[in-house]
Amino acid sequence: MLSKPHRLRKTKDFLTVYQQGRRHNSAVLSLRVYQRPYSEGNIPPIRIGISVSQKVSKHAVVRNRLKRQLRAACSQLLPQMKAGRDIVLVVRPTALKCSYQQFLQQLKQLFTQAEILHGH
RNA sequence: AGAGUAGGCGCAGGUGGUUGCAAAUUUACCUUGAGGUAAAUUUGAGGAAAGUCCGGGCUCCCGAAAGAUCAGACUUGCUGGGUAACGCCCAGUGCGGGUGACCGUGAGGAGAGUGCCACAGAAACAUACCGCCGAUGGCGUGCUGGUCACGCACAGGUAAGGGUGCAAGGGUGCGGUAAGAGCGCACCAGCAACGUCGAGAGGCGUUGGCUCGGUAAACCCCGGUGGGGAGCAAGGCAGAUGGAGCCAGGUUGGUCUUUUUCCAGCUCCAGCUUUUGAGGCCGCUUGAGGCAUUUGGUAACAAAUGACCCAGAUAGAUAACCGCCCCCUUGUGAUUCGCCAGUCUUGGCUUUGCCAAAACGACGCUGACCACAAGGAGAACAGAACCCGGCUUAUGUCCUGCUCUUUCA
RNA sequence: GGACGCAUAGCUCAGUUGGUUAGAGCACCACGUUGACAUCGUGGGGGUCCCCCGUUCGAGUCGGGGUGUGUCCA
Repeated sequence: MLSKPHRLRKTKDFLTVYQQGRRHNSAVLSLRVYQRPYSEGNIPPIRIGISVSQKVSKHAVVRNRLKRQLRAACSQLLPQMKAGRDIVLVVRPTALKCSYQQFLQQLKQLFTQAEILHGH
């Protein structure tokens, strides 16, 4: 579970990311990144939101499990990530068959594409 | 062994490691304060949390004074009990199903009224199509001239038989009759009255007149309940925003030389996305609470006593990943038990043999058990969202009682 | 979270108090018309009335349960 400052919580924030963020897609996930404006020397922390619609699965148990696995994968990658971004992960129905290792791999690939990780 | 049936105040993986989340409490530090940070401890989904099908608590609105009766509306429907209440639960009755354990039951009234019962059929609350009869009356013929015989099927009688249909108006049998008919009788079904048993639904018995179609998950009648509606996205508080009103008092502060004006002020209303925000705080978890013991009750359940506090999230916590145990399948090995050709001892008898008991037991079988290896599944259904009591639906596994069938003793 | 509605032919919809073979338009097929196509005319095929259980002689319709799908509430 991510700690509170790293969670994206408000509907307004989600809308901002959807409307103004850049998109990166893969087979199982859709990533949107929004660079928040900030003053020099006061960089806000990165915030991550995960969206799983009812189209993915009708059962809340399955949706919650997907969100928990993705959160765990994100928290593992969190120390390598640049601050000041808002990220929304949209889960696609193909994600139902993925394991934790596959999620981790997909996230690394997407974050590299979006140039969020340090050292790239 | 197989098949089935009922119940459970049965369980809902365990354990170790790494990385993490939420709440409460305590301690420390920071902060004017609200609060924040860190550490430790404790706690952290369900039997259905689900469907939202019922019943409540709680909150607001309308309305009224809610006590009684009537009308309307709503709801319910065998009996008795339980419950805060229920359409729920328990115990029983009737009916239906099953070989049985047992199961199902929307089970008041069609003998208050209205409607409907298509097609078929003559007729679906009132009837004669075919058929049967034609005793009685009518017409004709005959001669024995009658209380006659024969014929006709005109009046008429008839629900036995045929045919139609889900259904034709109690059923079967005997008598009876012109033919028939509860017309008479016996048994059965059903109805009513009486007696008796039962708290009651009803059970049993006797007698009676002989009999009445189905449908109320059609309208309805009878009985029963009791203001209506919305729902925690109810509703309340604070805050910033907009609009309207008040300048009574005061002239405090800012703008200004002064006055006027405007903004802060107070009241009301609206509504809350673009720098706290499609929501901050409360409601929000102590409750018809669960647990243990005893007592009452066939049971549902109730009472008393004791100790207990047991989720409160809000893009939504209670977890993610990796091992081991446990479970299943396959293979290998091992020897302990089991089965088996047979050997031997004892005993009995119908004595070249048979039977019974005990011991040993090759080659094997793999049945149980053990070890190792490989593979599979990580449990099934499923995630609290104001809270309780039920119902319904989904679902893995364990235990117990009972029934039927087959085989062996 | 809560409150409601809908499901009938490939598509859009009717279906009366339960009644006999469930209809309409578009689409599809065949034939006619045309040199050919379109239009037009005639005829035809196509239905798990979303699923299960019940009431009834008889259910698209009535009662109960389930599934799918959509709308509204700050």
